Amino acid sequence: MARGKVQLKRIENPVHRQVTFCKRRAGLLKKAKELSVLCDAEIGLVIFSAHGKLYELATKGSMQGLIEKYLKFTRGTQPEAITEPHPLVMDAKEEANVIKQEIETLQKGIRYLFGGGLGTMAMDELQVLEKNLEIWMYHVRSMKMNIMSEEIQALRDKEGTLKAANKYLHDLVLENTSVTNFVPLVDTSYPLIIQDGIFQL
Amino acid sequence: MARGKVQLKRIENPVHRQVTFCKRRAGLLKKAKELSVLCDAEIGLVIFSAHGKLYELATKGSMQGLIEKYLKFTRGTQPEAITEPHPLVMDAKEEANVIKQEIETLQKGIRYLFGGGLGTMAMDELQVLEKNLEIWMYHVRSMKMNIMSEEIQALRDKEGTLKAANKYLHDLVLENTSVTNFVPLVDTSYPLIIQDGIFQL
DNA sequence: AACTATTGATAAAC
DNA sequence: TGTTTATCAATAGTT
Repeated sequence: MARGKVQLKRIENPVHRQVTFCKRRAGLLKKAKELSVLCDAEIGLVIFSAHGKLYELATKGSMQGLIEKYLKFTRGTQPEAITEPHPLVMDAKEEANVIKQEIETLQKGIRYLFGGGLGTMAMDELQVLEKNLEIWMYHVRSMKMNIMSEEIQALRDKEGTLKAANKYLHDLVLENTSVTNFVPLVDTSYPLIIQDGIFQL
Repeated sequence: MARGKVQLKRIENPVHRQVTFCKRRAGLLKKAKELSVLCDAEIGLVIFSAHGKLYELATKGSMQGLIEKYLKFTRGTQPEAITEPHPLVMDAKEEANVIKQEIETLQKGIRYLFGGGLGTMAMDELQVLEKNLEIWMYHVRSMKMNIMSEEIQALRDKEGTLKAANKYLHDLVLENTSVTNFVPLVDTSYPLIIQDGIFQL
C-alpha cells in the first residue's frame, strides 16, 4: 500500500473504512479473476459489507453451481456425522442432511468399488478407499452393537420377569410348607449385569 | 508483479501454473482476510484448483452459515426462474422422496456388491458384510504394499546400477593412475537393504 | 523454499 | 467517485 504501513485491525474512521472497502474490494475481485484465469481454477467469492450489501464473483459458471459443488465436496469428506451417531434432538432438515452425508460416503465407496476396480488406483486413491472402508466397517459394527444392546436389554427384561416369577413361587412354597433351607430355583447371586462398552470392537 | 509483466491468460507451463497457483492463492486468501478485518466485512472464498482440490475461507462464522445467508439474500432479489432447475432448498416431502430414491439405489448397489439382501440386515448378515469389508481392506492394503515394494525394488535396482558404474569408474581410475589408498566415490559400507515387513500396516 | 527486481495495489491527498 | 502520487506489498523469474 502507500503512504503508511497498514495496521491489521478494523479501520475506525468510517469514511476511511468505506473508501478502503471500495478499493480493496475491487482489488480482491480482480485478483480472484486473475487467479482463475491464470491457473484454471474455479473460484467463488462472496462479500457482505458491514452494512449488509452483497458483492459476489463466480468464475466458470454460476454461484449456485459452485455452492452445490462445494456442499457435495464437503459432505463427502467430513466425517462429523459418523462420530456422532445419535444427536439428541434433530429437526427434519438436520436429519435429512446427516442422511445425505452418509449416502454420499457410501456412494463414494461404491463408485470406487465399481469404478474400474483397484488395478488402476494410485496411492492417494487407495488411501481414500481404505478410509471409506473403515467408515463402512464402523457403520456395520455400530449396527451390530445396536442389535446386541437390544438383545441384552431384552435378556435383562426377561431376567427381571423370571426373577419376579421365581420369587413369587418361592414365597408361595415357603408359605405353604414348613420346609426351611429351601433351595432357590434360580441362583441369583451372580446377576446378569453386563457393563456398557464391553462390546466395543 | 515482478520480472516480467503478467499476461492475463492461462499459464500453459504446468509447473509455472502450479507455482503461481500456490503463491496467488495464498495472496488472495490473505487479501480476503485483510479486507474482512479492516472493513468489518463478511467474506466467503471458495477455490477449486484445476485438479479439483478445495481451498476455502469464511470470515465471521462458517461457510455453511454464509452460504445460507447468501441464498436467502439472492432468493429475495432474484426471479424464481433462475433457481428453478436445481433448487437447493426443497420442502421436507420432496427431500424425503429424493433421499428414499437414493437409498434404494444405494441398497441395490450394496446388494449387488455383497450378493445378499441388506434391506433389513440381521446379525448374521452384518457379520458377512463385516467380513467382506475386511477382505476389501486386506486387498487395499496389499495393493499399497505392492506399490511400495515396487518402489523399493526400483530403488534397489538403481542402487545396483550406480554401484556397478561406480566400481567401473573406480577401477578405471586405479588402472590409469599410480595413486594408492584411493578414496571410493561412494561409501558402500552401509548398503540400502530394507527389511521385509517394515511396511506392514 | 528463499531471494530480489519489478510490477501492481493502494493510502492519503486532492 | 475519479485521479494522482508516494509507498508498500505481491510476486515472476531465478537460484
